[in-house]
Amino acid sequence: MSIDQILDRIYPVPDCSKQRIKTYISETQFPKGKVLLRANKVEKSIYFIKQGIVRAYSNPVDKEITFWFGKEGDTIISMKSYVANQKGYEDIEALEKCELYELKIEDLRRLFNDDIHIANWGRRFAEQELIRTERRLISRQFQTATERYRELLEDHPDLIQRVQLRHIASYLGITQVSLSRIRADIK
Amino acid sequence: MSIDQILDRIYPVPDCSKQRIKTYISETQFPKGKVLLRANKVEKSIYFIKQGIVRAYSNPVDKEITFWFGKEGDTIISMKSYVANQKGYEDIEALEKCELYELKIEDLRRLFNDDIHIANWGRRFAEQELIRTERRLISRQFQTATERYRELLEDHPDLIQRVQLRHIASYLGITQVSLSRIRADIK
DNA sequence: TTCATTATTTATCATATGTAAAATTTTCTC
DNA sequence: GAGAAAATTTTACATATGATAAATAATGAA
Repeated sequence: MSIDQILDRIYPVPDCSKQRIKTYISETQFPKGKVLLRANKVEKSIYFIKQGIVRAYSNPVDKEITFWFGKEGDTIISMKSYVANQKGYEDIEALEKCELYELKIEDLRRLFNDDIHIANWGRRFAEQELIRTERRLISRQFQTATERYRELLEDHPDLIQRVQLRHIASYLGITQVSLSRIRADIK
Repeated sequence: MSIDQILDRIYPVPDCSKQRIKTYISETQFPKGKVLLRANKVEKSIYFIKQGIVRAYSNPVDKEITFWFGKEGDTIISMKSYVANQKGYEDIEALEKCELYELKIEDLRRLFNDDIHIANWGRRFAEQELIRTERRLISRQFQTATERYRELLEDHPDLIQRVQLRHIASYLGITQVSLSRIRADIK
């Protein structure tokens, strides 16, 4: 996925503002297994995924829980770092070899204060992430694990192929044993 | 809580931009029990809470689930309406008599395109809501109901006094019976 | 291909949480 | 303040999910 596509998908910006953003973007690669973002660290960059898949997880008292997957077009970000300059909750790990676009938060912040189109792009970015996070929260509160597994199958059929089931189980908030039972029932 | 306090708490805006926002804000009141926002409706306004407490709930197949409480200083908003002009998930009901500041989404959108300070205020607003929503999601994924009840007691001790336990139980994702058991254990 | 490692499923059992209904307490109204 | 209504707690029982361990399947390296 090209950087133009990714930026425009969030919110179309006039060409000249887009060029200004792109000035600060560089490409980078990470091998499978590499941890891109660290919990308890103030991260300096955000990344847009050109190619690959990642997962965010947190490690409270040795029970690692996956709570987000990102793939092509998604943004890898420590919200706490980005929004509040504070340490984040999550490690983010590459589950495949990843090609990413990197943008330094510091540079982006300068652009926000300078260019109203970019400020509104940043507003839309936060708003869209908000809607997505809200949907995840609501799905978690209202649906059973079985329903959420079914939905995941529908919305992201590739995920089941690309990601280990133990991560899916963790993401759904159940044990791997339960996920196996669900999968056995569905067949 | 004054409207100046509320706006500044989200993000301090220069006085002249703040005055522009305030031009579009009006005060309004709702009695206890009144439903302020409706699910499956595109809402036209957002509200800042001057005084009172509200809850957001959704009603999937006759099981009403509460998933948010708002009190003084919080913003009552249908995110789907605000962000995407789409029908929202939630009813929002006044649990006490409420005094609110009303702002039409349409007016706010115009200000976003006009004034970079207001655009950045809107960005900060979405970012802060995002951080809060993320925290709720993570608390739901990582903590037991007992832990979350304890946290609620610490963070919002007044809530337990002001809100019925059946709503608290629903919010925690457990039955009222379970919440009773938790409360019995804690004492 | 073969062996070793890792991932997934199955089986068994213990436990926490839900449902339903009754008992108790609190709140509201006259 | 008494009585009615609503809210909360308690009890008894059923069930779904988790933990643990063993069995099977899939993946990867030599």
